[in-house]
Amino acid sequence: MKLLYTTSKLGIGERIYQTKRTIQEASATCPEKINSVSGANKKRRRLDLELEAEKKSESSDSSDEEEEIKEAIEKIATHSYNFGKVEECIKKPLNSDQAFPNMPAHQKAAHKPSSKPAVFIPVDRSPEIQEARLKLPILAEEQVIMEAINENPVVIICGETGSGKTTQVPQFLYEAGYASSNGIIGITEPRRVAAVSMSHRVAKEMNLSHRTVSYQIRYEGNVTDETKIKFMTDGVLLKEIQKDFLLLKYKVIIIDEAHERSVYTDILIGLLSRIVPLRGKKGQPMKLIIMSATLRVEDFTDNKKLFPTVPPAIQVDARQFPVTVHFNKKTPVDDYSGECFRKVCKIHRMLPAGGILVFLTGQAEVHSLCRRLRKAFPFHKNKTEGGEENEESVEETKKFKKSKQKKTMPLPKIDLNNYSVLPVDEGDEDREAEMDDEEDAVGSDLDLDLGDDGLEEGEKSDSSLPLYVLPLYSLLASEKQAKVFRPPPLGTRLCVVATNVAETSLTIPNIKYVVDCGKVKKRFYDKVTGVSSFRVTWTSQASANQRAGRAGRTEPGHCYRLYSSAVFSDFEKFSPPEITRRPVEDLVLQMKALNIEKVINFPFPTPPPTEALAAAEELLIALGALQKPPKTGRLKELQVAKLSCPISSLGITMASFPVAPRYAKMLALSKQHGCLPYAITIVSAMTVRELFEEFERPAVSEEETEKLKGKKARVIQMQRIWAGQGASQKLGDLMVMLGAVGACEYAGCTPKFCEVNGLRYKAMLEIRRLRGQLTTAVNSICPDAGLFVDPKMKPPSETQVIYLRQIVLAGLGDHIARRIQAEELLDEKWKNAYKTPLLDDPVFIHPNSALFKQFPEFVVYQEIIETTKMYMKGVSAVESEWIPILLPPYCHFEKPLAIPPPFYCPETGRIRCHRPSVFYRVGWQLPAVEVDYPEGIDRYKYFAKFLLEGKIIKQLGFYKRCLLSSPLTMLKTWSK
DNA sequence: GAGCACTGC
Repeated sequence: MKLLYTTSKLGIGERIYQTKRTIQEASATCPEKINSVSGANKKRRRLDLELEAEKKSESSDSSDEEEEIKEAIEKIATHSYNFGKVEECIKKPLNSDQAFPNMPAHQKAAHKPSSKPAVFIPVDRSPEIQEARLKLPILAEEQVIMEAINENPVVIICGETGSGKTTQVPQFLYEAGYASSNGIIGITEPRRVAAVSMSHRVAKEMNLSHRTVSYQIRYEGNVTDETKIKFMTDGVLLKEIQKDFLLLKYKVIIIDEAHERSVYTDILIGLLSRIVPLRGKKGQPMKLIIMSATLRVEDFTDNKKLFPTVPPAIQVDARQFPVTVHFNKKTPVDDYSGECFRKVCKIHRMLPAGGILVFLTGQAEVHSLCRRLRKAFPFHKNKTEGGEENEESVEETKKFKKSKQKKTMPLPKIDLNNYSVLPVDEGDEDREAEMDDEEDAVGSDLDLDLGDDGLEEGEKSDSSLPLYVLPLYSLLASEKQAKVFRPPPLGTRLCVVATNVAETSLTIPNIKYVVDCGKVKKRFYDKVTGVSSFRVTWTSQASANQRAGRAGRTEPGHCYRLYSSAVFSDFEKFSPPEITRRPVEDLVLQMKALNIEKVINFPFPTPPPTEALAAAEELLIALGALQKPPKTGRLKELQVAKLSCPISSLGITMASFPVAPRYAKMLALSKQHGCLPYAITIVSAMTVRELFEEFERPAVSEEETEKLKGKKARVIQMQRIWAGQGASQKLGDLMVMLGAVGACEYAGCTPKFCEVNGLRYKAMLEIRRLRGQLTTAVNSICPDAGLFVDPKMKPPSETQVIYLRQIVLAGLGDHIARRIQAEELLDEKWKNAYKTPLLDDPVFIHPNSALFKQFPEFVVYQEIIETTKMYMKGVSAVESEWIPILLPPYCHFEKPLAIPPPFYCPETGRIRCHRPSVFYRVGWQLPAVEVDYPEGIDRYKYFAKFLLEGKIIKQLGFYKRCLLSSPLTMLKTWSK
């Protein structure tokens, strides 16, 4: 056994070894082996101590400069940093009138005496590119933008999608010499695809090679020494800050899509708000440019804690076509899916050519709507015309005809560009809606009676209009997703039924009509218990406008909102930033690794709830990633200390693994008995979502229903095989994951293998890449591990499975559950249920789990998701005697037992004893286990007794018989 | 005995 991190105080890892010993002793297997292991263990521990000594001497050498930086970082944490002269040169926000029309921005920059670049870097663009560029509104703003950047350390650029800011601003900076000498331009994107595609596009526009305009994302990149413009994902830059806090290689950082408020973007903005003045102070100034959609800049400009001096914001127009927004007069109470169906039918029948994009909330809805639409407007590859209408679509036609008889109304004219968050009033809708009777209301959206010919044509070809219907959601296989980007078959209209992926991540070409149900499915977390659930709620105004904008990418379009304008005006303006809605233990650990101890004082654009910060700190302390706060002192001081614990050496190791802290802990404990390759695989599989294909969805045809049934049966059979035999089964769902990945890699990880065995190919590729990344990370911390990703990895031995189960328990200690005992079963709802420390309600093993119906007494789980019940997923069985040894922070230990009696351990030089314990909050009685004798007078009494008995120094034993009274006297209560 | 949106290191 050896920990990956070096420390003289062996932590829980050592306990794993001891656990193993107690377990093996209990099962009386192979005592010699244990001894040999413990010998190796001691040798390694010595090595650890040496390493630690080396480390210390290294760190004492650190230069003054590093000290200064460290101090600065600490000041960030305490928020006492004095900005000094940097602020004094910040000017008031600029407006376009202040621009100097006849002087190029780079020349103006040259007039400045400060460190601003004085060079103009020529770029050789092709005539076509030059022409296309000139059409972009942002080009007219170059001078204003560059002026603002030259004059201010922080600038905000606002512009909607289509303004060209992502591709053009880096080029402005390059031409103005910001990447000329010793520094580069960095641009962060919230998505990998965006980072890659933007780098390609900018390289092409500038006629430069990928060696100069490059990208870096999690698993790959083409950055070279010559790189001048670097696109990357936000997480990549955050990791770089860990290595070089001041980001000295960058002259400019651009944060793109800041309005999306991804967690990493938020943290980057907080950090950069402090790094920029530090760089100024150091005489190596850096510029920060935040690019955001127009409506959400207040979070950055009105936040004095973030930017004490308001940074200038420059507005850039977008080249977007007008989108006419139509509200429903009445909002369907429940059946928004059906309402979508009716609306698409009408658009398809009545309106001129142009793709339709429908927004729904989830996979199942998407598939069921696809199925209905395909039935209503069948499209067969080889049939040119005709095709019989089924009953459903006849029904729809009737409804449609009925609605047609109503009077026509003029279309509201709304230009999305000038479209405020509040809708233009369409008249007295509510009164009208009330006047409609129920039946009429269904088809009362007269907005569709537009245009003359559109209407006529719709009528004529009513019976046979092929519609090319495609589903789109994130978990869909790539090749199926790719279909939406290709032109639809001749004579058909494209209709994409999508989830929120189509709102930001994927842009579908040639969409003219958007149908927006107004809903989103979101994940909710309970701040205290961490239980998550998925709920469908109304979306935000900003997101509804984003959806509408998807109709105006190539020509003027229409957006049909299936809710009234009154409902819309009740939407929240923006969805709350992600950082306020999810657990933050990973972020807190990252920040602690940057020596930001008082995370609560960090200048977040929007801070997470205090409860979430406290829960994160508590978990990290329990995992041993943070140093324990003192137990004595004044209550108030204790509370403060509890929220500002410094990182531990284990925590530093954990922070270097790019996975959740619970999983990072597992990796840090796995260097024993060849467990690392397995732990890496399990952690990778747990990190990647949805390994298995979902077969429960409604099928498109009868044929498909049969196919799905067959597949499902096959997958269940495979999962049973992957769950392993005998003792391996106790690793539960994690064993299934390990088996699935192992089998898939063994077969070469082909799409075919995945398809046949119900595995998601995309997930398997991601796991493969994550395994590679984690293997590299472990090797770099622990070079003697010599790990590699083995595609022919053998299944773990039964002993290894036991270690893996213990490792998993150590990482998921707060996710433990115990089966309800027969005598506790007071209520029927607790039948087959489990109890957890934080929840009052029963939880259950998910029916898809490998341990369903096995009911181990103690389990750990990956997560609890509440649906009809609270279900534990990713379940693994644990043994009760491991709990006190692996999770002491959660156990209250009782007095040492008299039998078996305490004893002296010559290997550690400590007094050992057996102590029973109870699990915190729930008071589960846990078996007595061997631990160090607790601190106090009794420990010294025992030491004295063993000393006199000659247990500690053998030679003293010789004098035992000469003693006036027995060494046992030392234990008497009256003994002093 | 089920039913999970989206994304980054």
